[in-house]
Amino acid sequence: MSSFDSTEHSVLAGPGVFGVTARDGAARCGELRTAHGVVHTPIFMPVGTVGSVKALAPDDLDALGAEIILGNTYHLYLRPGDERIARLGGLHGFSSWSKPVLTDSGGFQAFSLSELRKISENGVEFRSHLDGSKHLFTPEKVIQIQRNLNSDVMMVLDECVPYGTPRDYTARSIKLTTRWALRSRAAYPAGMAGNLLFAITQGGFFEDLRAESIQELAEHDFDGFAIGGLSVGEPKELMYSLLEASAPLLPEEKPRYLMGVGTPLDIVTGISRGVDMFDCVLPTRNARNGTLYTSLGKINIKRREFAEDQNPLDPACSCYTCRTFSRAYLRHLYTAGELLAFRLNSLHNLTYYLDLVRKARTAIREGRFTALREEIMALYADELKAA
RNA sequence: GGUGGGGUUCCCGAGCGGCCAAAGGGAACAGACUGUAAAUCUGUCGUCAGUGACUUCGGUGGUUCAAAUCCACCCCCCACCA
Repeated sequence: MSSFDSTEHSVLAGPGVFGVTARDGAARCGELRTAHGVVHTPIFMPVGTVGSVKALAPDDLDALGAEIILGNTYHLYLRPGDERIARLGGLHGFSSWSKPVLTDSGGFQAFSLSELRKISENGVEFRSHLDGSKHLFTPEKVIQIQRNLNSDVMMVLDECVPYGTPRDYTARSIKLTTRWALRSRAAYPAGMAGNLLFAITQGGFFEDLRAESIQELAEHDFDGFAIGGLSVGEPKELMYSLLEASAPLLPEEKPRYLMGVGTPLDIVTGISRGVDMFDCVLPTRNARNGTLYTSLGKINIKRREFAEDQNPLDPACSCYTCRTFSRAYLRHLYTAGELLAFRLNSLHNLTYYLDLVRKARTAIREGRFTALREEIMALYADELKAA
């Protein structure tokens, strides 16, 4: 059950926070060292926006081999408040999760809650979706919040522009995002112990702007670099072509994080371009909405065809859900609105995602990543066509 | 036995002469979901057939150009009274 081979624990590749330990084409394995432990890349990070991976407890996350999870600056700042969390032991102590945590900056919320916010040079002014109260996020403020949370990997405040944003706006936006990133770095200088700080590259849907954004940020001393603003409604082909053009431009010796992505196919594609870290709500949200990932593809457990299906959800999966319950029972739990459905489904989907990246690491070390990628591409061929 | 209120499409339930194949829920069926305002959202949901046609609103007759809606009788149900 537990998940990673011992070989992954053994090697620390040189000094610094990140080291590449194996390569297969552009794909690579690495180790990211944080205050709360080592993360083996490529890795998928379950999303726990408000300090909890929905429906799961830390024990569950341990059981499925999660190495690092996400929290969200915007949400935790609003409730219960970052200062309160600081008083209660930081996000780790507060939530009883002892492994690494990465916190998103709230830049994405400024995008997804766009009707509630106003962007200026100084930062993002927004209204709380909870009570309508007014708040200001500056790059410095967002660093301070994440330090209060005691995040292992902090993200800079960025502007994430929607699909369809015109070139001139996007061009100005990447400059702003760069200025904000530098203010963030200044507010928390490199070399300080404890928290790592990642910059976020943007550039909308213009290849040259993405290159420009990367170039501007890469010359500064961040602990890692993210590709932001992808998978926000654009065609998959466009996302893949931008990814292909952008990823190679990121510094080789630093971890690369593709934010908010994605499907199993997206992840394997990202890995093949040299991306190290991924996060996405899909496995957990889909679990709560009845869509489950299996070795045979996606299935919707709500479907009538499973009503008397006594097989395990995925015969090739060794998670608690698959070891213990039939599809018929899982369908019943879902249909009846039982809370257990959320937990069992989430447990399974995250197991699938973490198995996927673990298989990718093994394949990379063994020089057969391409075969794995082709296997996944065949499994999700319909997604490519649909795009 | 008396008085009053009801029987509507799978269920609940609106409609009370034409704009009604009939509001709205639910169930059912299918789909979506990508740095989580998501245990959410969307579609279908009488039968055929591409505009349209046909069969429905307890039953049977009737009034009317036109009835789920009005009238008569009948069959069930509920409440209260004896």
